[in-house]
Amino acid sequence: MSMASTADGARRERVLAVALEVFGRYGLRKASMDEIARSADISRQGLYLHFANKEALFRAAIQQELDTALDEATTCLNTQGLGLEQRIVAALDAWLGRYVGSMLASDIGNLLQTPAMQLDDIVDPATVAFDNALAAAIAAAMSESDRRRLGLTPEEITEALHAVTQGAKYLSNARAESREQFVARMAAGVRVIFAGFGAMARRTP
Amino acid sequence: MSMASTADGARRERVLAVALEVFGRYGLRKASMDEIARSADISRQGLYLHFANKEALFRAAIQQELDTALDEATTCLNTQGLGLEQRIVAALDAWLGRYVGSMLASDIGNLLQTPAMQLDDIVDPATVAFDNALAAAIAAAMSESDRRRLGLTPEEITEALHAVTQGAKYLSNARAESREQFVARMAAGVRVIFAGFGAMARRTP
DNA sequence: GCTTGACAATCTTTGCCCCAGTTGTAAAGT
DNA sequence: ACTTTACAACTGGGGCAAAGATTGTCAAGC
Repeated sequence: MSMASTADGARRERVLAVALEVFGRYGLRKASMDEIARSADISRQGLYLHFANKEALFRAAIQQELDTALDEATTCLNTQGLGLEQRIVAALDAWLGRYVGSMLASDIGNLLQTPAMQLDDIVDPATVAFDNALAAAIAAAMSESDRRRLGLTPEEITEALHAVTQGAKYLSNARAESREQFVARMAAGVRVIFAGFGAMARRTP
Repeated sequence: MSMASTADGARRERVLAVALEVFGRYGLRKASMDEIARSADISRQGLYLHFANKEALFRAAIQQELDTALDEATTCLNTQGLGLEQRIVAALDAWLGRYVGSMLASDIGNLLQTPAMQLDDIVDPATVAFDNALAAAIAAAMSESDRRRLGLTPEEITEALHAVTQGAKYLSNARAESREQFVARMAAGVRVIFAGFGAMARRTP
């Protein structure tokens, strides 16, 4: 569905990946176009040939990152033969765990050490898409009797999962833990949530 | 149990409360002893009569805050006639919700806009004490059959509650929500956790 | 289609000095 | 037990100029 598979698309992807890496290390303000170009083994003018300016490059890099993260996460959610809980843990890790413990501090938001530029138009749709995919996966595994017995909607469960994951990420970041520790913490929280859900937690797609 | 009820103890308490308020508004670095003294209606030298220096004053203020927060939270946990879930929501609010949406950014940690001073010796014991109280309240409401059915220890549930609360706080802070919205978000998460726990959620002390 | 070299305009960084504000201490007063 | 007044030492911010880096654009070349 994406043009990522074409030859020049692949080149663009590589450049954007490198750019994101550099932005992640130095922040938007202190990352220079020169550094990015050298890291991507192209000339600085080569960059300007593909991206109008620094801001456009930055936005494109974020965009690509969100796209691939969303791809990975939804793939996790739809993996055949895996129980709901396992799929959700994997998806939450793919979606929010990618940068825990890495040099990229935490949020994309933290990438902007600057006053803040408008990124909502890129971030919000991706966030909504993920939330929907998560809620859909839960809804698919939830029988009518589950719904009545628990008195919960898929959306409420989604929100709770979000909170647990965000909390695990926050705690892991605060204590400078590794991504593994984050996943363990997050998975433990998810397990508690699903503990009372019975067979629903193990339902496969 | 505390010397808070003596006359001079009350005076000290008032000063520390004011000091915390000022520290909260300006941060440790930019809050001046003069401002604190004036806000507390005493002379600057009066302050030095009770506290060796700024750092000592700051630590004492934090200490008092943690003490009263812990007091309130444990009181919530032991309220007679209230179900476990309600008691926990109240306790988590008392313990972590106090500053959400107020001028005090979020954590005590954020109070230090400075390189960071060692506060672990004050904060850690309070944290441990709260965790223990929370786990004890859960354990008391958990029958042996609950434990077997869910396959969870009180400690695991405690950790999950922690993550949910932390996540709710993080999200509420990020979106500049009010304390009410934080409590609602947190309570929703707690409700999801307890949804599958059955009668245990409503057990009273 | 991308590279190198060059350039003006702009934004950052650095160093310096000066001044206002703050800390911690002291003495004398009530 | 606390206040007022006073003071030396230090810190941090504001202003400002010089030096350096960065951005965005252009032209020539392969």
